[in-house]
Amino acid sequence: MRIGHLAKVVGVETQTIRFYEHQGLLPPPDRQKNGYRVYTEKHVERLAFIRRCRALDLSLAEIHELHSYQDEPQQPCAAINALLDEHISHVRSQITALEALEKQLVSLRASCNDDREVRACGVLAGINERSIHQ
Amino acid sequence: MRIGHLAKVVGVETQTIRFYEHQGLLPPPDRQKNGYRVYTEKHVERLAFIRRCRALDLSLAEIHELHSYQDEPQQPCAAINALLDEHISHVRSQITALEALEKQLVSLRASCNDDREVRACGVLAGINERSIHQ
DNA sequence: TTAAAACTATAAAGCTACTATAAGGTCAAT
DNA sequence: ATTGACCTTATAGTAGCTTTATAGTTTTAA
Repeated sequence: MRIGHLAKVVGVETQTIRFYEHQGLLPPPDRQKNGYRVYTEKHVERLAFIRRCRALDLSLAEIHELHSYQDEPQQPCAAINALLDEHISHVRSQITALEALEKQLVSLRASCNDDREVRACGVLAGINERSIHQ
Repeated sequence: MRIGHLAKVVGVETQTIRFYEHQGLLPPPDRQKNGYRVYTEKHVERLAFIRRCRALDLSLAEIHELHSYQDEPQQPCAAINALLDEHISHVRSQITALEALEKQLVSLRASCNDDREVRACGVLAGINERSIHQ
């Protein structure tokens, strides 16, 4: 299976596949005489795993870490759970921050309608007056 | 006022100030004979405005746009409100996406405890089995 | 058969918003 | 005279790709 095929099967761009290889996330495949990469089913699975992790917003470093755990299947899996716990709390704090931000923005928006001149715009005034430090 | 002073007053690193100048966000100040930048009160205000916008997570491009509106104070401010509306909906969709993600992560985490071997880890199994496409 | 289309390769730059590093010039004080 | 604090520019690094440039290979259609 060549790179274009793999790309289609998993739903990724070919450059992304080369990028993952370069980053050490995807093992370098064998090559044809002409230099073309040849992939196996294992590559399909590995790439799909990477994409599912990315869909969970795990970083490439975290995926690296998960790979390293997978290489020692008889170890306890506490570290995997810990990684996920940490990621969940990361996502939660992002949500909290964005919700606070949304509040600020909505209140800023409420301070103006569209029927003013720029110099009287409540939004601009709001940005300039409010001390937005938390 | 030299760059270090400006940096301290607004609470920014000097490199960030030069970066904003390079990006065209902060007007190039006059220079002393030795080449040192000399800033005025207007620069303080402008930089502070930029930082307040950044605290609202507005992009540099959006801040650019706001600056361009400020340069025409007699125009209607509808465009400013529109910019903010769009930014708010952007933030909201980020929140929505993150909340969905959090749900996925929590349910994934619930599928394992710490007392297993890696090969039996519910989290890894979950990543591999669930089709995480939305 | 040949020429275009489709595929592959590498390397390097671009994206966002900075941050950090390197290598050096300027200035006041000791 | 030299230490230290300040300033200068240029360049590279961060994350996770995407885009562009340039070129070689294979397949397909005329």
